[in-house]
Amino acid sequence: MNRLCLPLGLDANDLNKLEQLIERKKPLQPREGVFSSGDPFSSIYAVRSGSIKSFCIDPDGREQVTGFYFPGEIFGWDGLANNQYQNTAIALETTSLCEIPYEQLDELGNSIPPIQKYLMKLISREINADQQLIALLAANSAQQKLASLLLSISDRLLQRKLSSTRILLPMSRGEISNYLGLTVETVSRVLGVFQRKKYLAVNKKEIEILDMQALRDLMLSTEEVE
Amino acid sequence: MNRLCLPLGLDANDLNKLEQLIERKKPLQPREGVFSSGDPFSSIYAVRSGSIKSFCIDPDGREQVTGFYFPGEIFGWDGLANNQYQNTAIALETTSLCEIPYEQLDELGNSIPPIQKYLMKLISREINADQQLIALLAANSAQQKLASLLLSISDRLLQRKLSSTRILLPMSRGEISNYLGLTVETVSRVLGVFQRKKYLAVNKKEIEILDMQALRDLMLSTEEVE
DNA sequence: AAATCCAACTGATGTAAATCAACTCAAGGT
DNA sequence: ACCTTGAGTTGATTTACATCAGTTGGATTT
Repeated sequence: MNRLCLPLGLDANDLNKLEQLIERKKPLQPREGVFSSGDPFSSIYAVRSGSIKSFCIDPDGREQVTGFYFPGEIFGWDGLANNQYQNTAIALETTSLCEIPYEQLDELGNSIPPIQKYLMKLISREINADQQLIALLAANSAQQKLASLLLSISDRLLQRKLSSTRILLPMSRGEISNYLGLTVETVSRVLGVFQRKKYLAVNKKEIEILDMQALRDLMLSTEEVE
Repeated sequence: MNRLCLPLGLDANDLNKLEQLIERKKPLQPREGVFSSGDPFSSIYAVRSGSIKSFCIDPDGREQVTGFYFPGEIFGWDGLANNQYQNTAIALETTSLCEIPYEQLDELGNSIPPIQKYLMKLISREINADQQLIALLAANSAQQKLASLLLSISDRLLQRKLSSTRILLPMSRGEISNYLGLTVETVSRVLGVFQRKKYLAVNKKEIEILDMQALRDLMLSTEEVE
C-alpha cells in the first residue's frame, strides 16, 4: 500500500499518472452521503479512513444494507452497468475518501494495460464478496451470521494493520441486523450469548474478540457447540 | 444480439476480431461440469441454450447455489479476482456454451477500448444481480422469495424472446430451495399455496404463471394479501 | 407386472427467530 | 433539574419455517 488508495505494482511513472487522477476529498461528516441511488455514475471511491455503508431501497420502500466498506476498500462499482448508482452510500462516521473519476481512470487504463487489468480484478473482488454474503444469508443461523460478520470485520481491519481483536463498530445494531437479515432484538440477544460464553466482551459499540477460534468453529458445524 | 454470444455496438471489423476468439463448445450433457471451484481461471462463458447452475462449497462442506444462468447470460467472472474459480458450474440440462478465453479477450480489449468498456459493464451487471439476490435473501418471506425467483426467470426468458408465462424449470426443488435459503418442503408448500390461489399452474417442472400481478404484489407489501 | 428408486408432495411436531411490549440509559434541549 | 428522544437490552408470546416422518407417482429395472 502507498500514499494512494490503490495498492498495485506499477512503475513510478505510471503510478504518478494514476496519482494525478485521484482527488482526496475533504472528510465527510457522519451520515453524510457520497452518492444516492439513481445518481449518474461518475466515480468509484476508496476509503482512506472511517467507514461507509451502502444500501438500496426495495420496491416496497424499505432500506436494505448491501455492504460496509472499511479503509483500503473500494465501492461504487454498482453504478457501472447502468451508468447510475443502484445503491446509496453514506459515511458511518467521520470518513475521508479518495474519489477516482471513472472516465479518466478508464482512459488511463486504455494506455496502461496493467491498470486495466487491475481494475477488472477489483470489480471481480466485489463479486466474490457479494457471493460470500449470499452464501452467508442463505445458509446460516443468527449466531453464524453474526460470528461471520465480526470475523470478516476483524480480518479486514487486520489486513490494513489495524487492531483485529478490538473493534469499534461504526454501524448501529439496526444496520447490522438489516445487513444480516435479522432483527435488532436478535442481534442484541446473540451478542448477549457470545458475551456469556466469553467469546466477546461487548460494551455498546466497542467489541473485543476474546475467543476468535470459538467464532470460527461456529461457522464450521451445523451442530450445537453444547 | 447477433450470432455471437455478446450483444454490443462495434463496427464490422472489430466484431470480426471478437468473433474469432469465441469458441463454440460442443453441447454439454445434463450435470456435466464447466469448471470447478479451485480450477485456474481461463475463460468466461456465455450460455447459448440450456441453463447453468453455479455453486460454491461452504467451509462446512455444504453446497450453496449462487446463481442460475440462462441463454444470453454470462458467467465465470468469479474466477478473475484470484485467478481461480470460486464456484463450480454445471449444466442443468443439455446446454451449449460459448467459451471466451479471458487472456485473449483482455488483449483485444487493450487494442479496442469499446470492448474493454463493455467488459467492465458485464462484470458490473453480475454485481447488480448478486446485490439483488442479497436484498432478496435478507429481507423476504418464503413466498416473496419464490415469487421473486419466478418473476426473475420469467423476465430473463422474456428478454431473450422466449415464453415468459410458461416456464420449464431446469433445476430441481432442492436446487431452488438451496438458492433461496429454504427447504425443499417449504418450496413445495409455497408452490402449493400459489397454485391454490390460482397464481400458478404447476405440473412438476412445468410452471405456468397465471397471475403475474399477484406475484408482483407479493413483493410490494409486508402485509398479508389474505 | 412386480420391485426399486427418487423427486416431489403432505402432515405432525418442534424451534429459532420475529414480534410485541416494557424498561434502561445516555445525550440533548428547554 | 426535568422532559424528551432514540438506541440498546430484556422478557413473554407468536409464528413461519425447519425438521421428522410418511405417502405418492413416474421412471427404470428385472
